[in-house]
Amino acid sequence: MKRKSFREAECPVARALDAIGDWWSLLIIRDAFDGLRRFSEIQQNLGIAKGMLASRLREFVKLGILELVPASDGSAYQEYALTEKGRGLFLVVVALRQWGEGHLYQKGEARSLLVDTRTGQPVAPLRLYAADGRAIDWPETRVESKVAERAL
Amino acid sequence: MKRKSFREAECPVARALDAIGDWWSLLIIRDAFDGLRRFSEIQQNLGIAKGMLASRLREFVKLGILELVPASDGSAYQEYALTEKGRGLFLVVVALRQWGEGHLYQKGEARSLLVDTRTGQPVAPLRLYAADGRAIDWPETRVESKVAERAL
DNA sequence: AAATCCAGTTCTAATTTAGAACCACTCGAC
DNA sequence: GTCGAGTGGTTCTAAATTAGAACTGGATTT
Repeated sequence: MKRKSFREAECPVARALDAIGDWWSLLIIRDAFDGLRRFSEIQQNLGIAKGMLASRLREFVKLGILELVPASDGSAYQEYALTEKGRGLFLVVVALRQWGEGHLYQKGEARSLLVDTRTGQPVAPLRLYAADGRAIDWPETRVESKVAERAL
Repeated sequence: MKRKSFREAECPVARALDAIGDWWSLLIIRDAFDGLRRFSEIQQNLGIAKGMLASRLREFVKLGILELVPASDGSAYQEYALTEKGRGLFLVVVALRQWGEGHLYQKGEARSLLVDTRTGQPVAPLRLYAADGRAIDWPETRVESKVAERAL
């Protein structure tokens, strides 16, 4: 049956997953962050079916995560570029990456690494901070429900 | 046909998505972070089919993201609790939440909010830092391929 | 102008999902 | 202690989604 939708959910996590929570979406977006911009580049890099990729890209454009721009090599083709909204997903990809690095590899397995181009050093692990600058963790947080815009 | 697997991928993002990248997984994990621990609580909260939930929970236990523990109310039932590995996904959920907050709501729509229990204030937006403490962004980063354990 | 590349679309078959029905065990009330 | 409800699933079927191959039409290369 049709997949349940969370487009109208009150929880931002659910809405986010409604937009990009399917099997391929974040992989495609990761490729975009890695500089792949052409349909065939992404298709070959992921080994995804062309129909799947076409439908995902169409949806990303509709959602404003990617946009079609003229090809950077001057040809008549177009390329997919991350919008501001799409670039906002960078920390989601980084968080997934850091979790994967820490929990999904055996010793000695090769992995790719995110580095600071200025120094060539790996980036620091993400941390969560409270409004007053204290580093905090899950147990020090709580989700408050149904907060309206006015209250923000 | 069968979904492609990235369990052996060299990219930690791909491995992470192989483990938790399907439609329901992060929603179930979000519920776990929200304190839901019983099968029926999660099932009713998400409106997920019981078979789906059972298969996802089974896999999370197998992956070491959740574990079965005796019910905290002293009954003969069991509960699902996040392991250390599972708690490591907190920042993934927070990153998704913050992206959703920033890009998926109209003005005036109600949303839930993550707050610091100490002060009741919303948490700060996540930021990425280089090893030397500079805050950096996507354009200042690059992915290096095939780095072996020894080199870390 | 022929051959090849690019960016898809269309088609079919296999896999996955939703939802309902069912089941055994536990609990709470009487 | 037993009856009804609740818990934590499993099994079944139908519908939706996905993979992969084949095809298409315009752009590019030779």
